[in-house]
Amino acid sequence: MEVLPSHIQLNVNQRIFLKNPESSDLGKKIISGSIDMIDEMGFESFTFRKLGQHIQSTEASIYRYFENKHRLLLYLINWYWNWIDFRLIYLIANIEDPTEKLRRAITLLTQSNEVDNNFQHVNEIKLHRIVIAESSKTYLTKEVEEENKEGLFKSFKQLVERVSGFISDVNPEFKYPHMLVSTVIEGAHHQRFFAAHLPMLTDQLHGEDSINNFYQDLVFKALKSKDDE
Amino acid sequence: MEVLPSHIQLNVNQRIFLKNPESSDLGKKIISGSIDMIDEMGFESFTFRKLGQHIQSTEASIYRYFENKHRLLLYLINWYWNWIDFRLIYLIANIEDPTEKLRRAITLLTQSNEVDNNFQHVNEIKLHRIVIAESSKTYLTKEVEEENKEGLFKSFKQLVERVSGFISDVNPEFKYPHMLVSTVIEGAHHQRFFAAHLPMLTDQLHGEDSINNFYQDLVFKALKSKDDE
DNA sequence: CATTATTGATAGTATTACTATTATATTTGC
DNA sequence: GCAAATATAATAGTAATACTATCAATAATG
Repeated sequence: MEVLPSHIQLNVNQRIFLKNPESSDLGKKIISGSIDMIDEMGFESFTFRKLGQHIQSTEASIYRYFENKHRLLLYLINWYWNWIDFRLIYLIANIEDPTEKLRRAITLLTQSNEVDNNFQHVNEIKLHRIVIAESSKTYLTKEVEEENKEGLFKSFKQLVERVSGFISDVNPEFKYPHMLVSTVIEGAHHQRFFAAHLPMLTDQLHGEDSINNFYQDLVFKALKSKDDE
Repeated sequence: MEVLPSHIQLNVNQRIFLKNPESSDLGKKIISGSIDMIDEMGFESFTFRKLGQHIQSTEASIYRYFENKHRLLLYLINWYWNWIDFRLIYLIANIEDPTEKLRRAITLLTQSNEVDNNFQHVNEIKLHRIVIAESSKTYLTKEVEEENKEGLFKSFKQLVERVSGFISDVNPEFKYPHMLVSTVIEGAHHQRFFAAHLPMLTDQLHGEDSINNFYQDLVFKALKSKDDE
């Protein structure tokens, strides 16, 4: 995919941050530094104190941007989904056939390692690994319902909604479009993680992108109505 | 399902704990107390200090059983998968038809709320909710590979292996049995969580167990070979 | 140039995640 | 029935985490 025009900015829900990290140098360093560190040490070991040292700033300064590290992670994940949604729109522009739209969406959502488009201060390869390993932790909490009311999962929901629409275009009879989409997205992430760290929980065949093949097949078979058989 | 004979004990890999919690009253209180508390407050807020207060013991005493709360969670999750595996064996005993075996397995793995069989000191309903909300956190860590070498994910792997076997019996040509099984198990958990807390990410139809129906359908369509169509 | 906003430096608090020590039960072996 | 071993409780202590508060220095803006 081509580089995003530099005048476009991906806007994340204002309520995630205290002060927009896009609005200052320090803010951008917080984003790029946290991506480096979370990817390297994992979200549990990551702290604002360590981030402060890494970007030559202080804990207190970072707290002026984000209430806590959970909100920072939410910011990164929302940014990622906005970015994917943007790319999806681009990918299906001018395509009429709903099946082809859906096929492309699945490829985007299950892809292995995206190239780093060097989009500003965000390293996409690292961010993608973070999404795989850490994104479930944003919602698997006791605060999920309140945070949902605050709109902190909006980007993901919007993407799921869009792809669910393609599914309904392909087969309007299919009863579970959202379930299918969220199964594919989260499933593909887990399978990527398994492939890297717990390979006996998945199947990697030589010379193919098994995860993409598996989910393409799964979705289109699921959408076949009985009459087609 | 009938109550498990009381002489049967589900044994969890020895390396998870420092001292077997099944071996003493305190140990059993640690298990039942932690299930209550993790279900109620979530794993992040749960601490050994709080657990000590809850079961009228001390932090230091609990540390003699488990190195840390992560290991305790691993214990609970492994116990759960051993229990499910045991029930699966029971469910398919004397059944010949591989399709029926698989159908039953999927029902077991995607079921909503199991009845509490009052198995000793373990509240299964609460444990099931814990598995749904917390089990991914056992492996989404930087230590996953070392812990895997220690055998800390053995129970889950064993279950996935068993059900993958049923899949291969139904369709020996199918290339991704492990991927399909782990997608179904983890997917069903996430869908249960979504249904409870983020309903726009799933589809719940009135008067049916949509999650079970969805995954039954998904699996059997995925396993249909082209010749059957 | 004065005001305001932003950052850095420093310090402080409550809680967490442990480890260590000692006294007191409790169990078990003989 | 008693000594020895073991398990638990009570207490204390440490380093790190997750913040909050204060104030001075610097930069941006009107």
